[in-house]
Amino acid sequence: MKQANSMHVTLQDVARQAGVSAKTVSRVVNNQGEISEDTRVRVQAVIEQLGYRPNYLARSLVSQRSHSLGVVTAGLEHHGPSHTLAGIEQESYKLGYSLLFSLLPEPDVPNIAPVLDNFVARRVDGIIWAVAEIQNNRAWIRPEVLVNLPPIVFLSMAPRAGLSIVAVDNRDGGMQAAQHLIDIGRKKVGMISGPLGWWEARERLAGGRQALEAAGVECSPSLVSEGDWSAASGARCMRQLLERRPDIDAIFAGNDQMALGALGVAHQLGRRIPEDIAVIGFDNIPESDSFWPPLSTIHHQLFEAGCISVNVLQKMIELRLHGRDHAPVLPTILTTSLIVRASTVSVSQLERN
Amino acid sequence: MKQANSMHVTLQDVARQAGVSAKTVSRVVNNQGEISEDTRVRVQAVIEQLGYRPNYLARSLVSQRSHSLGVVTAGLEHHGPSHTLAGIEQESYKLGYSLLFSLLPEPDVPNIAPVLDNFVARRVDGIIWAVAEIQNNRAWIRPEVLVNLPPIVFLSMAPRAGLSIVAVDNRDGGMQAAQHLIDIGRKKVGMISGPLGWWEARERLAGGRQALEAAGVECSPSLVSEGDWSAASGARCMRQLLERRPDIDAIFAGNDQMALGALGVAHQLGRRIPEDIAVIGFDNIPESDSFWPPLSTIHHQLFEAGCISVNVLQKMIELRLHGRDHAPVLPTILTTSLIVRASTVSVSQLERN
DNA sequence: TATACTTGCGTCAGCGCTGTCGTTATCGCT
DNA sequence: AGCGATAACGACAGCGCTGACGCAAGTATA
Repeated sequence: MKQANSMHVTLQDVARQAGVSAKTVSRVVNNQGEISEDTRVRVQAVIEQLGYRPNYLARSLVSQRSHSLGVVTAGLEHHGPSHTLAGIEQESYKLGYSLLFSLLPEPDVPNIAPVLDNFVARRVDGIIWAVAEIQNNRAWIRPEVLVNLPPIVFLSMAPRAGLSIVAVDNRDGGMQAAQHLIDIGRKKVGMISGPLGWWEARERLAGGRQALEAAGVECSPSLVSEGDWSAASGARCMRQLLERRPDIDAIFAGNDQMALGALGVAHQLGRRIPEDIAVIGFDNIPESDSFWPPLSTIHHQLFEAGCISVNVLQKMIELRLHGRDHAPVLPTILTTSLIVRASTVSVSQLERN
Repeated sequence: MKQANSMHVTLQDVARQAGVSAKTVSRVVNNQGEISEDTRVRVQAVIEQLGYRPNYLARSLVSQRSHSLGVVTAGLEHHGPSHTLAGIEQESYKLGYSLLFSLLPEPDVPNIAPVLDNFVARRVDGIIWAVAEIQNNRAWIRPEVLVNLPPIVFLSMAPRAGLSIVAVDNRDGGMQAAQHLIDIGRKKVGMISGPLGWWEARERLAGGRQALEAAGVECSPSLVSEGDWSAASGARCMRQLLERRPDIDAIFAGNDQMALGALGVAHQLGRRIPEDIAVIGFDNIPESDSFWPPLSTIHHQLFEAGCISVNVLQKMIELRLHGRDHAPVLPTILTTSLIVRASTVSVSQLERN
């Protein structure tokens, strides 16, 4: 007989049926206040009988907290964003937050105002900005904009004063990769970088350069080619590099997909991996272990970055609630680790066989 | 001077400042009713000056529509789910819906009640169930449960009466793959299937079997091995198959990752692709074009499946609003297409070279 | 027995917004 | 001048819930 107008059972419905006030039902639902075991049981029974589900929207309206977080990301088809998102989701769930999800069609959408407006309109408690920093797609980040927004955590961007940032140490990862190639005795290291509009691509490349220069190994522009993260671009770059510099004996690719493309070209041109050319990638995607040959790479903790960002955000939300807002925010930088597989083997080890 | 208690500018604030009633501001915001150009401009100015943003929660509370959809998925790290999600997001945005996102840690979570409860509590207008059908993880789908939920669309599951379903024709895709291997003259086709708990894996395998049997090509259990979708499992299965049946001249892998693993083992064992063994995968992940050799595969429209599911859901929501609820729901089945690359070449073509 | 305190609940207002139904002021028309 | 029609707004209630407060009955203390 109900159902008709509101479609949902309300607190009032339960209260009427149980012969108590709405407030008492509210207390039972929220486990608060002093309630006799008697009424608690009775109300609980009615709740189940009627199939009552609280309306979080109404609750949020009065409590001024939605217990939801806005997440903005782009390029879910890539390894990084999807793993980070998984980490964000898991941690949010643990902390009792729901996720409002917004996916940008590309990372450098010019006008992000609608996305932010939507989050504000839905009164999210905080925002996680998990879009890679490319070109000047972070130009909108200005104090006068941020002040009208809930707390925000930024993922994978260059540290900046006053912002909460969680990022992977791409530069150090790049150094590790190049250093490994040096360690196994390679002298002519070609580098296939990601698109240089991306901060992460620049960092990885810079790290590689730094290691090469420190070791006194050649590091000229003719040894660098810019891809777009895709395997196809990796193949293109590889061909270009080998044409320019046939003496190349190692490749550092900005990600595993491009490394895959490079491997394919090497096979096609009859270059043996790792005897003629050693190859190392970046990201440690699951498939890289099954490339031919299995790919050495740099592992970084994207899932963990997602988890951490949620925790940082949670703390910021608490702080704002308690008034203390301008607490110092330290960027969190996650370290990378080297994974050595068959695609890189030291020269001396090769000679031994 | 405001800000202190409510943190947000409200309709009332704007109304006071503009010297009109709250209702008038509401009319301006929603572009409804008769308003003189004069007041409209004046109110608009105050809105901008104060930085007013409507509170969708309050609006939803009275309008009984949240303009949000709940999406449940699992295994975002895989190609399928992430692409489908991208399609869902794009189409939802177009139709003015926001996405509430829930990620299951694994596809066969025993208790999905919390997820559904959360969606109901947040009053989503509809739900998209984008979790693969595996084992009996759809046992919860019973009429008495569904009746208490908003409209739901199910992705990639076996058609079932009374449910709205959007799925890819995995069986036909499997047939296309096997038929292609037959067409290029292969006689001993090994099959590396996905985990057989998955409906999609069973369908692909069944399609392959069907094509082989129809062509009178051998199709015995010794030619089938069960993987877990991962490249590593593909390698394991490949080794096992070649050990059991050294006469294999073709492989149909349940997805591209497992095909990648198979390729690696073939290289390792010195079998030439495609001369000795032709390999075809399933999914058409971007990298498959850069495998060595480039992988033939079955393409299916996952992104489109996401888009379609949102549109179907939208229609269901409209129907329920207008009372007519029990309209017939037809399953949407998307067709697949064959992509031929270097990993499968006809015997005759090989002989010509 | 009077006082203070606790337990167990109800009353009421209000979160921010919109739908319904007024109420004026103005206009055109006879 | 008198009438109805329209335009342009405001008053009010209520969506479902919770926080602040109140109040009666029971319990402990002096």
